[in-house]
Amino acid sequence: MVQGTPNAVGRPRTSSRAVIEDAAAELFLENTYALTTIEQITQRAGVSRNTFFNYFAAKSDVLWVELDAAIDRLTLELQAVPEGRPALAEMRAATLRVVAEIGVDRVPLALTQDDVMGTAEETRVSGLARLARRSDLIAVFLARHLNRDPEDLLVLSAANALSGAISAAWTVWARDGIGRRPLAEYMSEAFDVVSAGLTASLVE
Amino acid sequence: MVQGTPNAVGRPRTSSRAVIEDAAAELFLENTYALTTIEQITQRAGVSRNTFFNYFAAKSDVLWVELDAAIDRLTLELQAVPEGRPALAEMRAATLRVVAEIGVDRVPLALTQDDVMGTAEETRVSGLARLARRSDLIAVFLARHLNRDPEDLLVLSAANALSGAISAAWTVWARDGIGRRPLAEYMSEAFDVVSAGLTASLVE
DNA sequence: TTCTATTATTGGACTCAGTACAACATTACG
DNA sequence: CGTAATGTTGTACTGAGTCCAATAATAGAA
Repeated sequence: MVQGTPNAVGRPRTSSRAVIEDAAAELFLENTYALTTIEQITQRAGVSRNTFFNYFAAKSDVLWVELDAAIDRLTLELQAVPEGRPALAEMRAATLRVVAEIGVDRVPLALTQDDVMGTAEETRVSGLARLARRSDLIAVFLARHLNRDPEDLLVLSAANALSGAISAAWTVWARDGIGRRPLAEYMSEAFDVVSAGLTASLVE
Repeated sequence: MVQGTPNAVGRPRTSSRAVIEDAAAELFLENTYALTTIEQITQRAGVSRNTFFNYFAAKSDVLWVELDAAIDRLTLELQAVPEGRPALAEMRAATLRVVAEIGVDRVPLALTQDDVMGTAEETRVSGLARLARRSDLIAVFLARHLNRDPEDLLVLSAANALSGAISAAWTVWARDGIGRRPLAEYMSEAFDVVSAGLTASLVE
C-alpha cells in the first residue's frame, strides 16, 4: 500500500499494468469506486485477479497513480538539492518544478471520481496516505537542511503544514473542473498561505 | 468509520463498550494491532463479534477513542465562538482549551502502540482520517469567520496546515514517553510554527 | 536456434474486516 | 404488568488482501 509507482505515466497502453489502469478507470466511472470489485477490473482487463496485485498492493492504489508519480519525482528533486541552500525556497521550487509537468488533463482518478460522484470517505482515506508519505519526505528534507532531527516538533509541524497546503492545492485544482488553471498556480498560492510563518519560525 | 465517539472517556468500565476497549488495548499490546482479530477482542471481552460493531464502525476506531473525543470537543468549542472574532486566535484558544483536559497519561492507543511496536502504516492511515475530519472542521470554522467559501484554496490550505501542525503536536507528545510535558505546550509550539504566516495571509 | 535463468501470470485455498438482517434478550417506563 | 425502545446475538454473506506453488513467457547466452 501507498508505495510509489515510479513513473507509471507514459507507458505502452498494452502492458498489463496499463490495461488494468484503463479498465479500472472505466469501471469506476461507470459504477463508482466502491461498487467496483477487483475481480471486475481484472476481468475487463483480460487478466487474472492475482495479476492486479502484481502491480498494485491495494485497490485504492490505482486511484493515485498520478499523485504517486508526482511524489516520486518530488523525492528525486529534493534529494538533488545541494546542502546549505534555503530550505523553504528550495522546497517550493522543487514542488513547482514537479507540478509544472502536469497537464490540465491529468487529474488523478480519485479526484475526478470525487467530483463526478461523491465517493468521498472511501477514496479520501487512501489519499491521506499520500499526504503522509509527502510529509515524511518533506520532514526529512527540512531536517537535513536545517540540521535538526526529523522528529522535531518544529520540523514535523512545518512538514505537515506544507504537505497539507500542497494537498489543498491538488484538491481545489481538481475540483475546478474543465476551466482549471495550471496546477502550479494553485500550488504557488497554497505555498504563500503557509510559508511566511514557516520562514520566520525555521530560519531563526 | 471515522465517526466521532462522543465523550467515550469517563464511562463505567463495565459497559460493553468499555470492556471491549480494555480487551482491545490488552491484545494490541500483547500481539500487535495487526495480529489481533476482532474475534479475539470480543472473545476476551465476553461479548459477541457483532457487539463490537455496535460500538465501533471499524477495528481501527478503537485506537483513536481519545483523539475522536478531543475532536468532538473541538467541534463544540468552535461552534460556540461568536461571530466577528479573530479567527486564528480563537482557533488556537479553542484547541488549547480542549487539550488542557488531557492528562499526561491519556495517550491515544494508536500512538503508544506505534511507540512500543512500529505498527506504523496500518494504524497511521486510520489516524489520518482524523486529521481530515479536523481539517474539515477547521475549514468550516475559518470560512465562517472570514466570510469565505470553505472550498476556497486559501481556507483549505490554512485548515490543512493547522490540522497538520496539531497532528504533529500529538505525535511528538506521544513519542516523548513518560517524561512528556503537557500536551498543551506542544500544541502551542506547533501553532507558533504556522500561525504567523497564516495571520498575514488570512486577515488582509 | 536451443537451452536456461528470470520474470510475468495464473489457480486455488485461505484469513479477516465489514455488512445485512432477523431473532432474541434486556431495560426503561407508562 | 405490558409494551416499546434499545442492546445483543446468530447466521450467512461479500470482497480485499495474502500465500504459495505451478506454469507460461521472455530475454539472453551459448
